[in-house]
Amino acid sequence: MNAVTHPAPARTREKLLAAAADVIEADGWAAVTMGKLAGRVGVSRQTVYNELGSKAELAKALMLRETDRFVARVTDDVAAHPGDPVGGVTAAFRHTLEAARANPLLEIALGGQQGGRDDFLPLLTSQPEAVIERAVDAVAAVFARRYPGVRLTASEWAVAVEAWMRLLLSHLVQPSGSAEHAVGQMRWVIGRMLA
Amino acid sequence: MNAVTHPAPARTREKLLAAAADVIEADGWAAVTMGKLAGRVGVSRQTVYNELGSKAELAKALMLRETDRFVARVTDDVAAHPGDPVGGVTAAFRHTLEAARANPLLEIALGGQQGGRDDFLPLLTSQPEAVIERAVDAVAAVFARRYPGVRLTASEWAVAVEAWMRLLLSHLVQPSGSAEHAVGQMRWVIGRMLA
DNA sequence: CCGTAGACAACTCAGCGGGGTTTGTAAACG
DNA sequence: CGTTTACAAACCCCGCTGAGTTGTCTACGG
Repeated sequence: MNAVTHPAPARTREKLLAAAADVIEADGWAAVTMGKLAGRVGVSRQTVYNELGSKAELAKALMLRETDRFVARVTDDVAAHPGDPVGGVTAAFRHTLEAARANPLLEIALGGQQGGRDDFLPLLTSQPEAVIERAVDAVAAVFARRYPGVRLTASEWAVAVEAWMRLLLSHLVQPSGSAEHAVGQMRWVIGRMLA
Repeated sequence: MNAVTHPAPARTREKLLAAAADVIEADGWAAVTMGKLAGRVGVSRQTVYNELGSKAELAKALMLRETDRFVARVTDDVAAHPGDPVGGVTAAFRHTLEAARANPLLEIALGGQQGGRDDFLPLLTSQPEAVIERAVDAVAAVFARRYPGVRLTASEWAVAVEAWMRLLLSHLVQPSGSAEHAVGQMRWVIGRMLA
């Protein structure tokens, strides 16, 4: 059935990342230990270190994984609203807001609060904004490519997306009203800015 | 010169608040004790309790004091830019951003990070957004009154101001680039939204 | 070879008193 | 009225301990 090659060449790494995401979703980052990941995936603890290097590198890998998914989701949302910049951008951010509320990892990945209950960020304090900056640039590029009708330069798109992202993060950190209210505000702001 | 009434009827309260602000600016909220305030103002500790009630109420009073000053500053900035909504609003927020950077109390009052070095917020966690909401409404009213040329309804002004406020807080909590960058972004966003 | 198992020092972190300070209240004193 | 003094309860910092983890190394085995 399978190729004759070793059963888990580099696929083990993905299983480990998935296991880590599971543990985080269930019990938070504090509950993630290299030994637990090894047990869940069925490898030795040493193998985990061989694959991931260290716990800090695991955190970084999870960041990249999550931001990639975030950008992919935005790309899908935009593709679902061709020729409708306000609708597409709004859908993307609403979708992200809802996803982030359900997924603590994404909330953290996007730069949520620093002193949360987990000491996740302390590991990433090295370059907390680099992740966001990458995501902002990627999303801005998606918007610019899909909505050429909106007459914004590349740097203007970047400024706008960063502002929207900050607004979104603000709603994650401080959910003043209902999610309804947050989405409504974002829709209005996006509408005004793209008018 | 003065009325013959008692030398410090309710003026003691203001001196106490000022003393508290001084201590906070110098050594942070943790260094604020009722006894220290009493010593600085020259009254007994019991009088401090009579005037302020409790330390939590002191915190609340400081919040109100600071947000009032914030609104007053915005009002001044707006008055300095008659007939120029974008200029006035931008100046107000730039001014606030700079003031907040220099004044830790304002930074906290506007809803800065939770797990700062001080346990100031833990006391206010009761209603963290009520303060902001009041400030947003007040500022929105100022804008609406001074810039009737901008065709926004009262609730639209409120939405816009809340968004700008969240953007400003975001820059306080996570000063990605330089203050220049933050101000530039805010100017651009405000310009687009008021166009 | 590649992964496993076991051992290891260094580190982190919750739990635990103890001591000092502070809060908040209540009395008695000008 | 405001000031003292007193006092219980709460809080916070400190040093300590013990369990759990990290990261590395070495020996073992298919």
